[in-house]
Amino acid sequence: MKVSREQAALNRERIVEVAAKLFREKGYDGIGVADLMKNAGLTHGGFYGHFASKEDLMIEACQHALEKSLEGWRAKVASDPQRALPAIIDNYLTTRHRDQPGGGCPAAAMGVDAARMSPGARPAFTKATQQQFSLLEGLLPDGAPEERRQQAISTFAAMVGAMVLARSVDDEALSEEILDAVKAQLLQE
Amino acid sequence: MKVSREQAALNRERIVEVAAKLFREKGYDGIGVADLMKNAGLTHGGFYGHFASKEDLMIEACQHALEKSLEGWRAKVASDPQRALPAIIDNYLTTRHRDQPGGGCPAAAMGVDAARMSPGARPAFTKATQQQFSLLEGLLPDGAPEERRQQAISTFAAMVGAMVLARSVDDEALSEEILDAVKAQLLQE
DNA sequence: ATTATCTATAGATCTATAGATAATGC
DNA sequence: ATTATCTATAGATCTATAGATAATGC
Repeated sequence: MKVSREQAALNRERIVEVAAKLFREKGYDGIGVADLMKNAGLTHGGFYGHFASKEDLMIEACQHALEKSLEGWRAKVASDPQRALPAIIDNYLTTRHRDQPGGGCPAAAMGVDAARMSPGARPAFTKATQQQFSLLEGLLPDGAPEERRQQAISTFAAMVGAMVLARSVDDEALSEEILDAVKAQLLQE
Repeated sequence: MKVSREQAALNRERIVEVAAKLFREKGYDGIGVADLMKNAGLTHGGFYGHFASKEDLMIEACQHALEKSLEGWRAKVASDPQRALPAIIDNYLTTRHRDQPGGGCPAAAMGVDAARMSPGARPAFTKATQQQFSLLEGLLPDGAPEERRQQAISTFAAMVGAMVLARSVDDEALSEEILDAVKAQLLQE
């Protein structure tokens, strides 16, 4: 049942991708190693040839998800720098994003989990958060550097908080109102 | 080993209080029924005389935490309506709050957990979130009702997001910068 | 007599490991 | 020969329940 070295590397990547999705959807404690491996098309026991522990996988899954998220933002900046800020905000504060946490913002979906766990996953959040602030700062039109930095941080905080709140309530109208209100507020600034 | 009817009611309350604290600190899946009961000074088996299931306790714990949180805000409004808004913001965006999730904002600490679970806990979040928005709206000085509503929602979203981000990063300076930036932004508006 | 709590345990699930298997890669 | 994966299982933990115990409250 052995596979090629190349295939094994692909399998490892698939485990990370599956974990990045399912940890965001169900939380670190909400999905077990056996289920993760089944979702990757592999058996439970094979996991420990790729990772030392479930927590190690969490660290890699966070890095992967944060990296992908940043890449999406960078692509918007590359394609149209002038419209990147509204595009990022507009794209983030949608019901589509709200209903697909598995492919969405890692901070909104896994930030609380990462904060609760042993410290392993937090350096990745630190680095990615710094990069997200820097990127947003660069997109803000005017103001002194400190002002733009403050605004970049506040903008991202409002986005993350809106997503957490929109997911926590049971009322579709209220949930959409939250997304729309924060979107309108951030776009008018 | 039986206790009085009155004491039994107190024991039930203590279980809810302990759960409201530990679910916020460790997440729904991060603490078991046995440990919750031990923290309440009771044994594991006694739990099911008070609650039908762990999930039922989660619902009550969310209601309790959300109610307490709102009470704190209302107390600030009652004591000094003019200064209540800055007092709430100032009190929320602190390292003290960040480092004590067990007694802090339920949305920032349990919102993601409640969203992931079966729907039971979400009505409580819906109701409490509506009340929090209304309260903040009433504290905003000027503007048309729709503007104040939008600003109330954006303010609370920024607070929740700042707390989630501040807890997820590993760098004390960055964490404090997040809290301070959002605080400054919200207080200057 | 009722009932709040306790002890003990069933049954499920979870992380991690040991040893077998079989295909790769030297 | 090496090694990626599989089968099987150990040991821990988790939710929930059954039955015993003993103090309350009629």
